[in-house]
Amino acid sequence: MSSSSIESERPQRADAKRNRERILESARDAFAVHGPDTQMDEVARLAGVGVGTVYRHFPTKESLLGELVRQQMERMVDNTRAGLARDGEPFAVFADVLRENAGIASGNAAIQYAMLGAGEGVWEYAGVAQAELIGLTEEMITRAQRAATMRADVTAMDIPMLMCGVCATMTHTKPHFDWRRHLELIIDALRAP
Amino acid sequence: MSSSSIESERPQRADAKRNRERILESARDAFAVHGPDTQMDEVARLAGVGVGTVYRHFPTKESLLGELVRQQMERMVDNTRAGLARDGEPFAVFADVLRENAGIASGNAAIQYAMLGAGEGVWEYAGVAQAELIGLTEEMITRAQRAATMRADVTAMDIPMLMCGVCATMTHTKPHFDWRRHLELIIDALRAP
DNA sequence: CAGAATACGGAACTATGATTCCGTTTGTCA
DNA sequence: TGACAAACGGAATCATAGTTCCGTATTCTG
Repeated sequence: MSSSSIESERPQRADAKRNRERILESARDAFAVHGPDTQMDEVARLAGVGVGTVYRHFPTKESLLGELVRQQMERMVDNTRAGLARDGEPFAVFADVLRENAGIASGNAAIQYAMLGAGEGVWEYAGVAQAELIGLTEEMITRAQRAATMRADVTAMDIPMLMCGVCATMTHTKPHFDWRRHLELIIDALRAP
Repeated sequence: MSSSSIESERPQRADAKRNRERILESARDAFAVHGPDTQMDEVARLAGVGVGTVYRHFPTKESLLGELVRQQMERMVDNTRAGLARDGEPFAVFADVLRENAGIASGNAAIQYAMLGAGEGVWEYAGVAQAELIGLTEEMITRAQRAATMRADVTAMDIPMLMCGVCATMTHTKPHFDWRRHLELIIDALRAP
């Protein structure tokens, strides 16, 4: 209860830090190949460490996936913030940010599966970033609607809903399913008539 | 190799037929509640039969799910065919059929998960109906484009792609995610400007 | 460089859930 | 009704994959 509130003590051993990174990278790769049923042993093997080591860094499989999702959400938050800072026609800015964020998601199978609702628990690890992203999205929408270049009835929650759909397309292997096309159709749907 | 080519012999015992139906119903219900990790034991319990009986009717879990999907696909095929037979403004017909088919899917969690790509294997059981549905969809699209009420660049494969997204929304429990709204946005996206 | 503290490796343990097996029961037909 | 085939029930089996444990190795500090 007392002691320094937030972690301090010793900084963390050099090998531990290195391994943590490797594990995250390997998990990302493994997940891209094997999807949601990637095995912890496989992650460990790819990272060149034992399973025990994986578990010291991430107490459960879900927490490992959660960290992957959190990192990605953070990248999207940063990207969206950067978009808001640019100036340009508000709807065009919005559409570009959406394209960029989708591009980020397309490179990380973990977040795709998370968005499809696989294991709601995973989201708890990304809670803050998630709320932030919705707030920023709302700001983009407001600006575009004020400029009358976006449909007036669009709400902030429409965006994650539609993006879940785009993520569904990303996880498909069918050659005729193209998430970029899916995204463009959706963007058109949001534009003011 | 010889003998009567297609099954014949004895018609199938009455209790067997009844149980098969019960199992399918129970599987539908169980799946709606527990999603993809519904257990075979649970299905058996709901149907009031032993697991062994479930396995006599459906050799694997996947085949049971496959049958559920196949039935549902067939309902959609019938519905689509009926839509094509109606007369009315082609785009309106198309939109209505989409709404009806989505309604069918919304009542069956199995097909939702199947559309999200969970276990590509499941589709093999629904192969014929699937191809048929795409063919009928193509016909609706052609008519609407000829009437110039649908975007000219829409292709038949766009529809299942977009509907997968709508199904993703269906599987979500979030109160702000509403698949009907998702669907309407998509329909608007396909309409000619 | 020694000793303590921190991490590591991976075999072993467990839980879960699909599938099998076989003795028993039920439906059908003569 | 009796006999036989078709079905059934559900305990037991098997496989898989997450998680734990503890002896060993590595890093850090003085």
